[in-house]
Amino acid sequence: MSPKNIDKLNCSIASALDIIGEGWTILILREAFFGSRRFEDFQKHLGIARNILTVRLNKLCDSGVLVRVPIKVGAKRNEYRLTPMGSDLAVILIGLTQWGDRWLNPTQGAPVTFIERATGKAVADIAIFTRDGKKLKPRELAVKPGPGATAETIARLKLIPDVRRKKKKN
Amino acid sequence: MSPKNIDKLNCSIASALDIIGEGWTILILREAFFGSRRFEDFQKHLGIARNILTVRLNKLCDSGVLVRVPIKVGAKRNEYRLTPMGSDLAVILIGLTQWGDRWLNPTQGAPVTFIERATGKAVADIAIFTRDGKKLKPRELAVKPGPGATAETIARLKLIPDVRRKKKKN
DNA sequence: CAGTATCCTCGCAGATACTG
DNA sequence: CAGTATCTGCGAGGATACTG
Repeated sequence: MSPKNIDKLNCSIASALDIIGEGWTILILREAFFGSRRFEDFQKHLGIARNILTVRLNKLCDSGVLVRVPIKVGAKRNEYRLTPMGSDLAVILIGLTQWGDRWLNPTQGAPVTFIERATGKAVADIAIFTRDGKKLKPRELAVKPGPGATAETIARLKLIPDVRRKKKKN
Repeated sequence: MSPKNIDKLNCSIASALDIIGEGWTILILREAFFGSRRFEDFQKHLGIARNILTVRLNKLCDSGVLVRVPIKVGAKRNEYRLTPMGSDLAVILIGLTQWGDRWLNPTQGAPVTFIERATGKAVADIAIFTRDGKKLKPRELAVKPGPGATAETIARLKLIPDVRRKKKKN
């Protein structure tokens, strides 16, 4: 990422990007989801420079997205595996895949399909739901301040007036 | 992003990152979702350098994520608005927000909540579904080659043997 | 206000060689 | 095989000044 002000933004998106937003990191995680575990796997599949890979893997381990696991008990060599925190990024990965499939590579079929491990059934889609189970389309979404909102955050949320205005009409 | 090999990876994730993976871009989109539309809005809220902002906005417009709309008919000034392609990134934004809330800022309440615009009801969660409506957890996911898979892609997918092995057991 | 133009710096990333 | 170490370049990003 970029800015030093990133912490001042008081935003989970910014802090998430601070960990997974650097170049290569998402691709490394993609390989991890695809089953790569060893240094050389990541290196060969991605063609990433070895020193950069080292740095990225270290950071991902430090932040808890990956764990370093010895190949055998007592071995010096390690594997890199997704932690639950890392697996939880599946939504992001699938989201990126589907967005890319939909808007950027509409012609060629998806090179990769996410499936349910147990049954092999394909993942259909990612859906956004309200608490009472209603499925939402992106266009139906808005934003409002949450419990941790600062004054700055509230000032930033320009959509709110529009939403309120619409509601008053009824 | 980084590599020149990015096209060789034949991957929607890589092509998606090519557009939205650069530093600042996701944050700019976040502001767009939060209601910012004007150059100065983005600039002030993010503290991004003006020249960088120009470049990012241009790229996002060129790739169809944002549109430049004149403020008034015939005006020279523009607003930047999300296209459907851009709104469709909501899943990514919400995914990042929730991942950050869950794993990085567990204590402080979410500064921002996504809601249904019409009713104001909060978005509960993002869910991954199979085609027959079964909700999946990240840990239950695997990957298999899709219709557009190349030999290289298939070679990269190490998880498949594991999945098959499990199935044979039954 | 909405940019464009210029200059400068830092660090990402590539390449390559070395070590246990 | 799994890294670490070193050297280098380029480009992203910051700061600032200028324009319609």
